[in-house]
Amino acid sequence: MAQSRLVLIDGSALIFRAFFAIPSSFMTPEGLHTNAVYGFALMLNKLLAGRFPEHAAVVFDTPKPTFRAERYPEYKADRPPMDDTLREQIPWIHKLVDAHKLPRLAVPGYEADDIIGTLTKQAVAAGMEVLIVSGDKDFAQLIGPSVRMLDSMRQVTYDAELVQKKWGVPPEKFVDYLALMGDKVDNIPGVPGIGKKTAATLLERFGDLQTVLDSTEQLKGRQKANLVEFRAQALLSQELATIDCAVPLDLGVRDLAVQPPDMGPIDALYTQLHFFSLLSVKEEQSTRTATDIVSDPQALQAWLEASSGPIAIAPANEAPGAISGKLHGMALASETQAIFVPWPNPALATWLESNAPKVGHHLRLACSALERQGLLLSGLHGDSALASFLVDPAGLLPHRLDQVAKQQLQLVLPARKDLVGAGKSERQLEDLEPQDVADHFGQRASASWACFDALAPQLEELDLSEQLELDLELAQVLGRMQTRGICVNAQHLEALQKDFAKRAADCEARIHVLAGRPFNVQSVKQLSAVLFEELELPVIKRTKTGYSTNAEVLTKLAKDHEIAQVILDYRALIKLVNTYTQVLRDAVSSEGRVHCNLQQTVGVSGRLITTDPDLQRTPIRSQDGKRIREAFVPKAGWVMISADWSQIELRVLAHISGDPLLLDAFRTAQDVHRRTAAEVFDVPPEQVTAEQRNVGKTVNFATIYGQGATALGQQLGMTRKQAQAMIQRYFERYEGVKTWVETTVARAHETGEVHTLMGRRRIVRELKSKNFAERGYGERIAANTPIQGSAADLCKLAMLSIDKELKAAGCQGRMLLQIHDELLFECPPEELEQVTDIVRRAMETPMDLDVPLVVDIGHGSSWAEAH
DNA sequence: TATTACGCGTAC
DNA sequence: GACGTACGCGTAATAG
Repeated sequence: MAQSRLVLIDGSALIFRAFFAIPSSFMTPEGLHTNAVYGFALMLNKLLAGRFPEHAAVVFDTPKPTFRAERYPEYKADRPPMDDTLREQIPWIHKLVDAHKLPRLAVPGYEADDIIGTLTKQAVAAGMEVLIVSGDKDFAQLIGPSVRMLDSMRQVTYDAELVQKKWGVPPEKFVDYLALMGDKVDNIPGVPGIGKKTAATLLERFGDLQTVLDSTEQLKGRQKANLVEFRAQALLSQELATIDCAVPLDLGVRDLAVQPPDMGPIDALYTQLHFFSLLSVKEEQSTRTATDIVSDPQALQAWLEASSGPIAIAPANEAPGAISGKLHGMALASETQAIFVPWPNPALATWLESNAPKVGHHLRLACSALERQGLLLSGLHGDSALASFLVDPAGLLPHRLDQVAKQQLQLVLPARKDLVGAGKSERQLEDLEPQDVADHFGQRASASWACFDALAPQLEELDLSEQLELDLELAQVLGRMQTRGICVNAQHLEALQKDFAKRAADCEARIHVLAGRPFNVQSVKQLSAVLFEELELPVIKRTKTGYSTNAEVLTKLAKDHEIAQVILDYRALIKLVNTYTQVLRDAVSSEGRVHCNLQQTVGVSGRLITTDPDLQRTPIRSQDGKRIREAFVPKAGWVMISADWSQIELRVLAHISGDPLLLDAFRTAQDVHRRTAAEVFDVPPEQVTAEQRNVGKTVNFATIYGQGATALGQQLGMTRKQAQAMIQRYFERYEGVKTWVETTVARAHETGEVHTLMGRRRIVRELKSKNFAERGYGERIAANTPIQGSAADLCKLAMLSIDKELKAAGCQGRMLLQIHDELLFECPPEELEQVTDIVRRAMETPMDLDVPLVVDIGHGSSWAEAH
């Protein structure tokens, strides 16, 4: 049985902090300032999120002078009078507290501190646990084994240990500490010449104030003289700093029991104050159903046997997708009923590994979580996320369960943050009421079941059931890859970070010199002020909100002023530190590996997407950036293998367009960029210069992306006209490509959708737009998606086949990552040849195509070496 | 204070 | 507006 908890809120302190933290521009249309009330409401909500305190009170000062002021007129005399815009808000804050049904206390002649002290003392005597909410360090004197203080603004909770660490004295000496050093804020005089250091040292040496004052003969100089001279002042200070724990109160701690909140009056007040973002009911909430908690394996067994049809699962992870996330339990749902099974449970484990059909939302994550428990999830039957994605990938990104449930079932599902809270008030699952957790995940499991039930016929109708099978198999593979992670050399990352950070700092210093003043170079706003107003450099491009300072602009400015190049260098380095070395170091798990998410329902063309961290964006183009790939290493003693397709998208284009020239280029193993250059410049391939080949490469990519003449011209540094001519020649030569693009776009206009080689579809809503630009975008999507999406299909097929074959061959070697056209592996050195063969075969022939697929495979002791 | 929008840069 | 698919960082603006 947990101790009963009392939360004492220092209302007056919170009001002031809220008032200064929120801009005074916060106002109702009627002209009432609301910044303090709003900030107060935010803090109150944060405090009351999660486990509700059994007892609580909000304590305020009163305007009446306190006994301290009578004793010492200068006490708090330096405080300026309260701002009128704050004064007018105080009644509203009182109303807010009342609406929360929290006891509101104030005693004339005493400060909030004294009331809090008195209640704390009573509560401790009654065996309660106390949390004082305030930012005032004076409360340190009350802290003890069952008393802590929460600085709600800084989100720090002080216990005795932290008090000692922060101020160098334990709580019981804190009053004496204040008495010696004084306190500017409260105008407590203390002893002149004694600051925090000396005060702490003296108390450490002598124990308490009285002993210090009685031992002055052991001291010397100014210190001794001051302590003798200001002895009385020290004792007065001690008195002023002591919180009075004997305030006469007409109620006791037992009267502070908190009643469950009633959102009605609170929402009414919020509406009055125009705090619409804080309203509890913004949409109609679904009715909440109770989910039984089933721990007994036999009861679970019985439930499973009694249920017919597939069962939906919803793992209750501490951090979904993250490797560190503990598995708390799992909700199971049949068509009619949900239960929650705390983890671990042997009957559940057996069932999960059986072929009994299972449904879920992102089963990949369930696979990953269970893989971490040493289990292989089997019987993957349906996935509401994958199904929703297949039906309309671009319609509902990123296909979260709440979105799918709303669309398919018109059901409003609570978000995870409704369960655990958000931001700093976020709670761990194990700190919540088990029934709340069970209900939440039970609801998710039920919703996933019902969503899949609704989506399955749509898949059938669209002939996508086979594709779902494939994506489910892939979910299993991806889940295992996520759990596996990639080994990272943290020392190397640290060394790189030091190097980059040092060089970035050098650049920054140089920039400040060249600018003539220091400023934040990472701030585009400040930077453009320096460049275009102070240094008066020419404005090359504008953004929606001001001047552009991007790399393209800076590169042009580099001929005018040295600063531009240094900024480019600085940007490159700070990017590496902020986005890569720092993030990767933080992401390394206890086993020394990074585990990203491999998302299946985010890339609308069907590409896989990595997040947290986003390893697909690991740098490679710059020399410095490439060094980050040196930090990705194989398991100790193993070797890393990288396999990437050469020109997969252009090969796909050749296949689906059937263009004879492009097909010929690949069938006869030509350099396709050179070939394109030869075509557009009308020269024999062997006479193509390096520059011309580069143009050919750009033109090839421009085709894939549907680039227009303006952009192509800009990229190639030629006029729009020249670029237009280039495009025209390209389409004259690659006539099959031209025809394919035209028919694909035309058909897309008719049907509103496009397809990949494997039959996945993408609805292109932009094609129906009345807006010219938007429609143009739709047409580029229509041409690009079959290319990009089919390449993604091929990669998925290869991944599945590699996974199967590695398993069949009994290899230890394993797949680590997919980067669209590259696959990364690690294996023991003796398996190198075998794994390489399997990978090559699978990637060269994922499907029967009219073009050969060429795969480059390398290996080494890091990703950098292998690629 | 907490959340969102923007500009920018990274990958294929 | 003019190049397809993405993620994520830091700054600045906004909320009421």
